[in-house]
Amino acid sequence: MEEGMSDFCIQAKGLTGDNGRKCGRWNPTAEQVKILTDLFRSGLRTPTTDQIQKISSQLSFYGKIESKNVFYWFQNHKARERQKRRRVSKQKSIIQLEVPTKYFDEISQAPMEPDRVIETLQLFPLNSYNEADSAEKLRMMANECKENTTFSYAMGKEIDHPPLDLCLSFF
Amino acid sequence: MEEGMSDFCIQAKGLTGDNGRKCGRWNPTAEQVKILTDLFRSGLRTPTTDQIQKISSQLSFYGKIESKNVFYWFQNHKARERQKRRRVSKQKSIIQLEVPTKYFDEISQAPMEPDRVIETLQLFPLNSYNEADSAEKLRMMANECKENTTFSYAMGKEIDHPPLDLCLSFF
DNA sequence: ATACTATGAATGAAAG
DNA sequence: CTTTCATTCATAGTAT
Repeated sequence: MEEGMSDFCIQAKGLTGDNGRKCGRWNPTAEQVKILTDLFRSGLRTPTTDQIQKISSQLSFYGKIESKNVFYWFQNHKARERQKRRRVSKQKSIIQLEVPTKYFDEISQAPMEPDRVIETLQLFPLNSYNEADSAEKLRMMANECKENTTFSYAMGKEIDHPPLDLCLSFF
Repeated sequence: MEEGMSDFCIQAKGLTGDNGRKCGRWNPTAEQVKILTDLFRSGLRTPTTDQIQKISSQLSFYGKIESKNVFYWFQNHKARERQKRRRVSKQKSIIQLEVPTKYFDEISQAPMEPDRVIETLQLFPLNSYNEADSAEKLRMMANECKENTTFSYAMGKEIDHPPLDLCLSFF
């Protein structure tokens, strides 16, 4: 029964750009979020423990992060996308009969791509990607490489660091 | 280095002229707030998705509103009440050391009804309410009416519109 | 203008 | 997985 009010840790979140980010919980950096989002958009929904480990490891380059953060991130992101969709779906309003084009759901300012939940999507390194220009070929490769699937990710050029490669091994 | 970037309200606004102007966030009308507050005081704390849908739908009569607004409203209202209560109780605990129990109430100046968090409270029309004068009976009725629980609400006379009835159907 | 306040919105963490 | 809690960010409204 401890509601540990936690610490004070005044966060001077000013517009000055000087962010002495909060201490208590994980504060993802823009890069971390971008990568995670990218992986998500690529179809990753429920990463395995190994994947989480790898991702976390890679993202630690951009700032402090733990495995559980990655775990929670995907869990939350997935849940909220569903929740959002669910909430938007049944818009059987009774009263809005007279307002034909009034409701564009602001809830989703994002295109909200279809439900292509590819649990185990694979992105191969570019060099080997050339060989696979068809989905079928890709699938074949995926089969071959079952024990070492790679999520390849290239960061924007603005940041001065080597491109990121997430090598996620499945067993 | 755009840290404070708020990734919402990126609504398409400029293109169609600036008549949009209101793109930001939902600002509830007085009627909407009153109804929501009433539902809250009635014991509603965490409406289900269906309830949210219905409430939102009904409230849209008084102005633009979405499901998520209702969701957030209850979320925030509950959280802030709890937060307030927590602060008060903490004060109490400090003073408790030397002040007899009978004086506690003076310390909490807020009305703040007890923790009767009736997750699924039902308000029946007065006529049928007479029959149910016990909590048990009420519960039985609730069971019977499982597919059509009614939150009955009558607006103040100031506004020129019919009384509002929130019919929340459970399935 | 500037500071403050109330509150809508978002999300990390965790409970169920 | 779904739902809830807590804490924080952002901003409209308002007071100073």
